Amino acid sequence: MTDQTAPVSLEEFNHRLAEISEAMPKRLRQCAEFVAQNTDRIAVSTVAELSAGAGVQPSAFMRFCQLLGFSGFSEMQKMFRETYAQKWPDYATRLENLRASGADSPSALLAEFVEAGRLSLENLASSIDAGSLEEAVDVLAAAPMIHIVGFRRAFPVASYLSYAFEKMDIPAVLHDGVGKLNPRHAIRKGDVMIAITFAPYSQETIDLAAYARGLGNPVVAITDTMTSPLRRIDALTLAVSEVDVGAFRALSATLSLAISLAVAIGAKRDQAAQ
Amino acid sequence: MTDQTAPVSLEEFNHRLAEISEAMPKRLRQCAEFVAQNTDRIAVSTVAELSAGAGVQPSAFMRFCQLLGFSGFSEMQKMFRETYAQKWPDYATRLENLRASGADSPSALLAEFVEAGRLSLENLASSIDAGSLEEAVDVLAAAPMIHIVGFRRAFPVASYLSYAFEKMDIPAVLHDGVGKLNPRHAIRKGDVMIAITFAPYSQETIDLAAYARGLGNPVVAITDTMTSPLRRIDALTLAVSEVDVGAFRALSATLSLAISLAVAIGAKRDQAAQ
DNA sequence: ATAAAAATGGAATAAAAATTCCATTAATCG
DNA sequence: CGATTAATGGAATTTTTATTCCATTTTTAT
Repeated sequence: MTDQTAPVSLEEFNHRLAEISEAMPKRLRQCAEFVAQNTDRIAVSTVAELSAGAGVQPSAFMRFCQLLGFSGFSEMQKMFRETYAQKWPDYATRLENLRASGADSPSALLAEFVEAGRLSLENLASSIDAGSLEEAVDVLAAAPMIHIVGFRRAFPVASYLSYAFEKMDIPAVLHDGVGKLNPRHAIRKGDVMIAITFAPYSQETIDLAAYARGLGNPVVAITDTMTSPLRRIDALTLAVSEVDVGAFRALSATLSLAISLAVAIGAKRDQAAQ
Repeated sequence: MTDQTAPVSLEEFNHRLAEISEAMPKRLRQCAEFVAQNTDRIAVSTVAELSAGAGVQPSAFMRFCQLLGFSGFSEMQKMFRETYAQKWPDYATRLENLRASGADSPSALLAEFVEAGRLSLENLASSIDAGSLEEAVDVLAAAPMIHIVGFRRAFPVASYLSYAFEKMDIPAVLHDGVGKLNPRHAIRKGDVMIAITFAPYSQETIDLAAYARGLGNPVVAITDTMTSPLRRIDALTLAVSEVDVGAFRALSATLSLAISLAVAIGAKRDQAAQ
């Protein structure tokens, strides 16, 4: 009973809904109305719940789904789950597909990274906890000195923060590991540290953060998940999850978070200085 | 088997996860990691899908749910489905919410940067010339040695490229200006340079690029407009325009271009090696 | 090195959900 | 108004999904 015109996107779905709900029997119209007003619940509800919400029998709801062109409720829900949650076939396999079809041209790759970046940014917007962010800004704005630590993949982020702080005349040190000097001597009581690390977490960063924490200094952590080892030392954690492309991960979301943090700190300090 | 400490909100959940994932056996840790990075999929996936994603058996995933304090997966999923509604109003409204929390609050700022980043990425995808990109990849893939130059705001990009090349075993030097040594001596005939600079263009970068060009070496330029001074020395120019927030500019698009370039070079070299 | 405990994988079972079917009711048309 | 068609409700069935159980492996402690 699968209709070949089954909608494959939210736009198509809405269009289809508007199109056919003109001439619909009572119960099916109830379904249409309810669905139009609760589109976001389709992905996470059962037929029983939705039909109850619309005030109809499950079987009526089934007929409604079929009228829209789906084979049944499951197929319809699948569409919603796919468009709400981000694309399931993960990037690793997509990349393989691209590669297999000979389309691993640089521009195809760029498109992948652009898409991953966009998804990461969306994610960031919805996952960052406004409270933690504000807390981090407060702590850092009050710091006599900010220590920035981040190696390997986190180093670009660290250096960017360092650049931003310099531009805003905010006292900050970038611990870049040059000369293998012991960076602990530079850290004074009361200073604040920004520690940046991603899996596989770099031991130097963790050690240095733990040392600072041991002095009683606050540590703001920019890291990838809530299970990061920086969590253990009671750092103020800002978690960013980047969508990856194959084995590679860009830094769009992380850098956006970093620059926001820096600018917010700058603004706060200016405010306090007046 | 319901534990009375079952988390009832995302915050509690994350907290709990961080708390107990310290001491967890291998498989359960895999679950924790996967869940931490894919929180948004829980509401719309089955145990089978999630456990497959984490690379464990469904039964292991069940035990994981119970360890977190839920009676089973269903209960855990229920929590996520309930908080789903608030978490997934569309992107536009999420941004609204961030902005709403005060004009110059950190989260409002973050929203600005996220939006700017997305626009920049869109821009990049449509403005980059596939031909130039491919040409740059070809030249760089054939290089015996890649010199990476970028200071100030371009330095994070340079260091990221350096990191990516190292990961892929591609010979590259990052000219970071440490010790103010004269970097010219490291540049040999036939080497290729990636020069990164944005207005106000840094003289050191331009000089070094000009020097390399003088030796007859190819130079790939990542810069902000087509009128950049690197154009004058006949560099292969990849132009990126970032949307800025006030006086600040993030690097989302530039870094995405950089990582794409690096991965494409890596792929090309692998291909050539076979 | 050995015993005990913990963790794991996979199949078996239970529960829940989707889907179909059909008797009944309402609407339409001659 | 009666006959025909469409719509509906609810129970029965099928399919999918969650959960448990236990034999096997791995880890830990002695």
